[in-house]
Amino acid sequence: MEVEIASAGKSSRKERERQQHRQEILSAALRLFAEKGFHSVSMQEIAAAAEFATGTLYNFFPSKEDLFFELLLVTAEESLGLVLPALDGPGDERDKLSHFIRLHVRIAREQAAALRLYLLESRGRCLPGPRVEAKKKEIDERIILPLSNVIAAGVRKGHFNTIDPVIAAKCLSASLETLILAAVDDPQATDLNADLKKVEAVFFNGLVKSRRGKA
Amino acid sequence: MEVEIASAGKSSRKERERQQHRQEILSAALRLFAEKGFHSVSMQEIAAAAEFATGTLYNFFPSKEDLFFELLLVTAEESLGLVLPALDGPGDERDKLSHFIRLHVRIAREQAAALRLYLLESRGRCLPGPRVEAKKKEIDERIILPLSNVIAAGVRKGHFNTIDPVIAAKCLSASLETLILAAVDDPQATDLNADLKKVEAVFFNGLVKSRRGKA
DNA sequence: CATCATGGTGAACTCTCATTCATACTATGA
DNA sequence: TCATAGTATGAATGAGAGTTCACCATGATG
Repeated sequence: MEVEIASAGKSSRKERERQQHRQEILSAALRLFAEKGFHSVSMQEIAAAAEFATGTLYNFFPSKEDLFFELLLVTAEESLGLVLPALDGPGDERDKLSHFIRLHVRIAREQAAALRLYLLESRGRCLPGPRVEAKKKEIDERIILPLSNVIAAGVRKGHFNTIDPVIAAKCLSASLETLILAAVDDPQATDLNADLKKVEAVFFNGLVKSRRGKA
Repeated sequence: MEVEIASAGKSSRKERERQQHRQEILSAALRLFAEKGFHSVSMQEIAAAAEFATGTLYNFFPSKEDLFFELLLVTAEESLGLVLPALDGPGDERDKLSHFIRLHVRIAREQAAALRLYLLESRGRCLPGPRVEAKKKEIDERIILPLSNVIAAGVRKGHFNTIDPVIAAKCLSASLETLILAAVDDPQATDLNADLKKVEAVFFNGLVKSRRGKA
């Protein structure tokens, strides 16, 4: 009964079409959630946007929360995959941070919707279940940890001042998130490229003019 | 018919009691909103917590959104009133910033609920109407503007490096918000006092060890 | 003491959704 | 061509929650 033409993938057209439909639903949902937030989007709305019937969504996702969670998973991997490699890249710690910071321009351009999905309802009980909340924490960690490791390495090697790497990482990350979100919300009014260079200046050199004495 | 005993205040016990009831409602609502977020709290729940009937809330506030908005107004003034004076205080720009940063410990202690109300659903369409959104923007401005003014003054006087004051203000503010929220969410696990000093170090001295040459 | 007004009450109303399910469709295979 | 399995359908369901309103309690007024 099952002929299994291409035994590599478990599927043929049936399966491919199904995945295609799944993608269309995810894509419509992403657009809407990013635009209006979890609570302000109904399953009916998503179904209409994806050009399916309401019930069809439940052939792919057990619940609205599961749909949202799936989006979170997918987009998080995509975004993390884009910025994290910078921290493993070549160059010294300063270069890595610089590269990391500037990569955010690309994220803002290529993954605007995903960013809004993640940042909009970032911190909050305004979200679905504890599962989503836990995932957010995990994603946060996946940024803060390598970031603070790079900073710690810089401190160890004497390139950086002896500051707390974790705090510095959190500050940098929070700053980037805020500026990125503003840029994504209003791309016309912002020159993110320029802004990120300024962020670099703030974090690298600090505010206070170093009295260039000895020590 | 109206005797107006104390013509100074327009009221006597009647009015005072009414204000008292209003306060009790606001107080219960603040606690719940801060705990669970706007969408996850029902008017019934607020009423029960305040020990009133559901309908009574509507004798004080036209709608759930109005109730929330009122809370936002009140708590924002309170919080801003606590930190903003630091930026007008005595001392040079460095002192002002330092004072400003450290004041956040008090905010976290004294206005934990208000902070969660403001920060939890901070950025997002997870919120009620556009009115609330606009108010948030305004509150943000009320922090960023004076903060960037102080930084600009520091730059002008040559105490600070020549960085973009607005960007620096946004970075500092975002960093403080993030750390504060974490501290409010889990007071036991955090020594906010210590953390804020580290933030100060990061922002004042920067990451990169200044090659202490001439120039 | 009777009347009245003010504020409180909470059941009921309505509307919005997430979710379900009986039905219709369609490609597949015999 | 016919039977079937896997999807898609979308009206119906039921729970939840914001809001209303007819009614009650209490204290002030004359």
